[in-house]
Amino acid sequence: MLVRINTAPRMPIDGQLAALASERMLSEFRYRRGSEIFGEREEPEYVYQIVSGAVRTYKLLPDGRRQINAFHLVGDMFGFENETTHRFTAEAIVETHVHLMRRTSILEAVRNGGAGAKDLIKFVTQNLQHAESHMLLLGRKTSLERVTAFLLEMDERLQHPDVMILPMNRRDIADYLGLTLETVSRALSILRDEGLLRFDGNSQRRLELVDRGALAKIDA
Amino acid sequence: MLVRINTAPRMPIDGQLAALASERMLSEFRYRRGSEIFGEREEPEYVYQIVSGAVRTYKLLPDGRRQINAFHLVGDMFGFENETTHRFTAEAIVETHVHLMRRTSILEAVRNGGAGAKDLIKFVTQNLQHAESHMLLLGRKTSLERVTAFLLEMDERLQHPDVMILPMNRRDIADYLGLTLETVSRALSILRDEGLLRFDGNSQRRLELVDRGALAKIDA
DNA sequence: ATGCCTGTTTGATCTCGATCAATGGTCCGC
DNA sequence: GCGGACCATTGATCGAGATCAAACAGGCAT
Repeated sequence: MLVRINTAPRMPIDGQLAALASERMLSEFRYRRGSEIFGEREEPEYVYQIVSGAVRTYKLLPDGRRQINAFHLVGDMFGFENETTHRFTAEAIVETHVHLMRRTSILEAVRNGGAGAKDLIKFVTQNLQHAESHMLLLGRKTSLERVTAFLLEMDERLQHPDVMILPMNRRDIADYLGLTLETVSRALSILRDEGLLRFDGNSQRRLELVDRGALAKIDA
Repeated sequence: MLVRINTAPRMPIDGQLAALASERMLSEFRYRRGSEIFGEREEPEYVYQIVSGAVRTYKLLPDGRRQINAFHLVGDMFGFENETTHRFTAEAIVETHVHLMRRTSILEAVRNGGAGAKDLIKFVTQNLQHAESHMLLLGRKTSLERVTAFLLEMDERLQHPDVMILPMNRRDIADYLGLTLETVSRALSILRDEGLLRFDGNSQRRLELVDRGALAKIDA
């Protein structure tokens, strides 16, 4: 029997910004695990599309508290700015290959009208939509609901693989969900003990959602 | 001596979507205190600009927990959707007058290129920017930091009036900040006791920021 | 294999904000 | 004026999640 896992196909990218991406591609670039792609307050030069790997974008408070806005997976675009500075930092979670586009060429495409503007509005709107539901999660959900919502979000974005391989560690998940890593770990253990998910073999990053229906009921 | 309070000038609106707003205006509409302007999952027909009053937009969980995404004040636009359903509910906090534009005429303006698309991208990006900093607040700030951030946000949006009149009650503030109304009240009392703000006269909704510098230091 | 580093789980305890509860104020219309 | 529906503050207690702490992997270089 074939077991589908979320090993990313390296090439065929079904872009969110297809009309923009196809033509204006510049080159491919590689980032090491943990390395910074761009920093908060830096001047934006490129827009990025992930060919392989995974990226976290986050904001920091002066004392080091971190909030991860979003995880970006294969095919996702990120880094677009309308203003002259980046609003957050982007880091490669694992070794990551990206395609670059010049920001100015995107802006030019908008100026010229056509599909570019519409695509870009759609892209920004999707980000906004994600942010809005994440505010509901951060403001009003319990820790178990948050972790469940995270699992279901990843499951969907990875197209419901039999075995889900998470690129990020527990601290990343915690900083995405507004929790501590211990609380994330405890929530996962509860879901495991209740038979809703299984840790797969040796690695705690590989997991299998056994009962998606029950998980969906927990996520209010 | 003249005391500036944030009584809104009724007419001159310095719109975020000026290029779109000017031409396509349909008519003015009035909403009673507490009444719904549109509901989550409804089909979007109009985009709104506030002439006077204030609006809250929020999402609900099935059990009634509420997260307010944003407060909209005089001059603000809200209600634009790229999709075929609204992503949240909008309610008038106090008696509110709005200008309506047909959503379709906005979309048409985008299709025709020109300033419309650029304005719309800017509008959605500003919303996204606000959502991103609000995620940091909801995920990682303490209750005192949240309330302080709220006061400074309102202060700035009302252009630093001597006396700030808040249209929303403590529960609204709490649901915006991911807290309970009691915690909001306690935080305000702390700031009052430390001399950073004053409640003005009879109403607890009228307040004066005495030491904006100290407040800015609290908001990490 | 050995040793080190990073990551994860689990347990014990603490604390901030939630919950439960009571009181008083404000703004209404009558 | 008075009654009643909010609305806000404050106090007492509770509890979910944070913090502190320990043990135990797994991965990787040597």
